[in-house]
Amino acid sequence: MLDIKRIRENFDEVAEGLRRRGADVALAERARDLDQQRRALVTQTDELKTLRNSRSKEIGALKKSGQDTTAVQADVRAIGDQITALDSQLRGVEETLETAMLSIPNVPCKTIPTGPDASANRVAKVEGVAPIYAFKPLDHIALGEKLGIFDLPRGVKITGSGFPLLLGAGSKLQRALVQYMLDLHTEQHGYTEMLPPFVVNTASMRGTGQLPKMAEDMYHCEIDDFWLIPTAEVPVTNYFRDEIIDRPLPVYLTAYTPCFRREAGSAGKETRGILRVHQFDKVEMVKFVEPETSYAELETLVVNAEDVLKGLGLHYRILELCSGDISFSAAKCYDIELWAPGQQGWLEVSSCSNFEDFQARRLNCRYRDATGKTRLVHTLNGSGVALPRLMIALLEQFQQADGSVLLPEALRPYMRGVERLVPAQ
RNA sequence: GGAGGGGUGUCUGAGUGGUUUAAAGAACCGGUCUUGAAAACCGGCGAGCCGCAAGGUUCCGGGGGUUCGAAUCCCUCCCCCUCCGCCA
Repeated sequence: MLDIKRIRENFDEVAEGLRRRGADVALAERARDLDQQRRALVTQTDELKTLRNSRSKEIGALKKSGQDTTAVQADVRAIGDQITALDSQLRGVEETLETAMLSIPNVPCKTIPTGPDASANRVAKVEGVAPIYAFKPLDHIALGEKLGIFDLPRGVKITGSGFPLLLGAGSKLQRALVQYMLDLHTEQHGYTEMLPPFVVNTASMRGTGQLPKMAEDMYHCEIDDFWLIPTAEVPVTNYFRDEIIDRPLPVYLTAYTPCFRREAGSAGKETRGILRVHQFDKVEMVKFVEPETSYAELETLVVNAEDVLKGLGLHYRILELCSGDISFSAAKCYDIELWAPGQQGWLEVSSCSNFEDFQARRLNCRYRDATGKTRLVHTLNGSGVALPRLMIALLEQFQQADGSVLLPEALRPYMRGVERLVPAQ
């Protein structure tokens, strides 16, 4: 959510930002008008409430001295009726304003490239080179079948399409990757590990911005009104919802969780294998920082995610997303993509964003600055990283002529000495 | 799931319809005193909104109601505690 004061006082700057991302400026105009109405109504009701409070006290004093109060009571009742009428009018205005505010996306950072869609993204960095093979590289589905590490048909039987089932060395590898990433972030990057609930309430989903817009894309337990998390960002960022953070900033948190996404409307598109699934594992990083430092923190967040891939010796690239391609809540975002030789394409495994105070405002998450004044924090998050596509790139990049997959050294301790995955006979 | 007891500011905790403008204590911050500290004493000390300001207003778990007036009474939901039941 944007600051209404920013819309009120710097409307042109906000409008310019919204245009850059291709968003509708009309909503911001509407918000500006509703805000004006709201303030007029607040002033009016506050004055009436002052009057009611003082007249009500008179009644108390009169009663104490045994005098008649019917006339004053009638007066106060009339004031009360006015207040009720104005209050309900005010509530209507506030609700409409709130709805408008929740639908206005963040203003993009001034420095990011301007463009309508992914075609305007800027390649910020390429690390390593694509491996060259003396044979035709297989894709992860063929490799997985040979190695016997997936059993997707049985996943379909047990649940449905998009619910992958890993088996034997596959599930062990997944577990090893999770351990490797969590250890890296906690031991080298200063994050505190958290194992949060995988199911959250509606207030949490609203806090990080999944609701109201993404309801169709999530799994909902109707009886309890609980939601399955689509990313660890939700429970981890909501850790400090409605709080004034009582510890020194920055705070770095990391968590492994499964993620559940209905992916409504995406059936048939990129759904082969484990490229796009309804349930997958991910390690996420979340930062709560002082506003002045958030852009520097974004750079180190990206480095933290990169280190995961660098440590595994993978070929990847980093994109700086343009104004038309960043997500609703983000002011600036980097994507990290891994090279997948089997399908000759790049796979997005991480998205690192600075939300500035956009999330903090709807989360009501604040801190005390050096002078003791409460201010909204800046929040950031980044995947560190998503498992299925990491698994795909790992299998495809490290495949050998004999059909085996050589595991990077960093993983071997977590694989209890296993150095390569070999085809089942 | 059933029965009972609770939810008040950073914490403890008073308050059962009108000087509550939410007592008091603790913690914390500043000051006096002191060589320094402690103690003692003095002062300060929640958040949001409106307002240039003075100031006003809202918030006692959430929502709704009764009343001239609600922390206080009623309804409802959530959470915590104790006991019972069920259960990995």
